[in-house]
Amino acid sequence: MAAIKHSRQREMIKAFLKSRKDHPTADIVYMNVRQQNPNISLGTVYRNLTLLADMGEIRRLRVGDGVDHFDADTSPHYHFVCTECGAVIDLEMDSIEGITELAGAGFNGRIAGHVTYFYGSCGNCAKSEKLS
Amino acid sequence: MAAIKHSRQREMIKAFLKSRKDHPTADIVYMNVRQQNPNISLGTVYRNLTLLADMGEIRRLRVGDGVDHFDADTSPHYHFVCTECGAVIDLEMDSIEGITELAGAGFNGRIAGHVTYFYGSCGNCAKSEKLS
DNA sequence: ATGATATCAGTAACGATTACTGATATTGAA
DNA sequence: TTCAATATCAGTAATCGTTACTGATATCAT
Repeated sequence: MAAIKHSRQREMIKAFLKSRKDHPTADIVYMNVRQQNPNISLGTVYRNLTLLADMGEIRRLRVGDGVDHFDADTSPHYHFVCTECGAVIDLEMDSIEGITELAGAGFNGRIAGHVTYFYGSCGNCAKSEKLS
Repeated sequence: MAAIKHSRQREMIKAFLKSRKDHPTADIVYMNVRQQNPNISLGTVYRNLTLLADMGEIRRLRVGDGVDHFDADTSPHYHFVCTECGAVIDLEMDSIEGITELAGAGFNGRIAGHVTYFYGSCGNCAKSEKLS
């Protein structure tokens, strides 16, 4: 049961996310989608982001800054978080899937996967540091 | 300035954390420390956990469950999070520091470190699954 | 001892997120 | 094309973890 019905709002949210590579938060999605549909509710944005994430159509990123970020790119890849400006940036790097096996070696449970994010200063912020 | 003064409350919190290996949350610290000092305030627990973390005496773990966990073991090690019961468990595994270098290869910022946690079913929960 | 001030207990405020409400939109079937 | 069933909506209230404020208390160098 609980068949999923089509909704304009959900399509707008998904389309917006696909147009962005900077992993927006729910609030940023809300502010942007509202320019097309000024009546949309913040609750609707949250509900649909959760729904899309549960369906596997988008990814929810918890990078430790207290706010959830969302990514329309569900392919396996890693993220960098700038501790100065808060930017969340895609990393192009070889797979490190092997670490899951490493972790499972001496562990008596079942390891399903891992979450990794890298932090430091992004290109822009690192440049500003040098100048000062 | 802002010299740090000794406080019984902070000592109690640190001592409690050191007695535990299960990475308690602020609320659990509060409930336990309150058995020794029923007058202690939740705000005091939060303030001192943050203070201790800032001083590097404990580690703050953000494992993605919406609640901060704290660890008195500041040595480098990794954590497993059970997606069923929420337990946070130490992992004994070889260092994977190398992944920071991997990530920095094609990146134009400065990578300072990484955060990784593994998730799945812990020993107890995995056992229950088989039975059912 | 005592003055300066870091810390406290208690409580109010905060921000992100979730839950509730009656109204609206979508859908499969008549 | 209607229609009934119900998923979704907009709007708003409530929740939850955490932080900030307050006047009182504890610590510590002098």
